[in-house]
Amino acid sequence: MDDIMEKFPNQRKRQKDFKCSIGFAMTVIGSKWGAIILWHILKSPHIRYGELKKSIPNISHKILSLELKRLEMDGLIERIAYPTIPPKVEYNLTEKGRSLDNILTELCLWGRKYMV
Amino acid sequence: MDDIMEKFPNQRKRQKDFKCSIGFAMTVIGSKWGAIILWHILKSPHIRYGELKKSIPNISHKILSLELKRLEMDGLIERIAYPTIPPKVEYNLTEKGRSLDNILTELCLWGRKYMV
DNA sequence: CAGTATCCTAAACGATACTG
DNA sequence: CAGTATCGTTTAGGATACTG
Repeated sequence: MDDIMEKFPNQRKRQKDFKCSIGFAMTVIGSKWGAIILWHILKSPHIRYGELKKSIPNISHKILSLELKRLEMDGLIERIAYPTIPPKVEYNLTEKGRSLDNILTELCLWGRKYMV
Repeated sequence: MDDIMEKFPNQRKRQKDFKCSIGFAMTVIGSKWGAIILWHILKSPHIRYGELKKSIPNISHKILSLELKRLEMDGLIERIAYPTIPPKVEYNLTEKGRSLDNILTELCLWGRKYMV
């Protein structure tokens, strides 16, 4: 398997280049779907892949997979796979991921306030 | 002049499409440079274009201009132009922009904590 | 069910030159 | 000084088919 990080070349570069800590933070949660995915896992611990997909309208299969893998590599979520047939996979936030709770909540409130 | 929003086609689509308020919020501050620019203006009110450019390493001329224009259209910053020669332009956060203070500060702290 | 692999588009980003 | 305009590159994102 290719290294997942090769799928996000700029994201990696950005993490190295940014002296600014805000810039760094945005490389982690600032993708189109990143924050939304984290939010859903935060609100529904042990959520399964399929439910996650259903709860996020319009996200594509590929992007959800890639982002989940990236978020796992970034240490924000953990993936629990049960070796059953058919497979069952759950996602949870790690400590590092949960530390974004406040920020995500405020982002949500801010968005709700100013969304047209 | 072209409509500035044509330069950010997806950004606009995203604002309309997203039911999710976090998704909406990210379209506003989730670009590569958006949050950083807001942060610098927040920390240095009345900052001039040139100083802003100098204080953000690696940002290109074009992107800084475009983002400033977009942020102005989004109602987050205000632009004050003095009709002198040579011209002098200052940027400030609006009320709406300042309402992001907490989020930006927390993003900064989070990034500093977890940046390698 | 929970993914990969492949192919593709569009959008963000950037270097550089020019302007009032 | 503070921008535009024009060009080009890179990258994120997506449709679809296939797999253990």
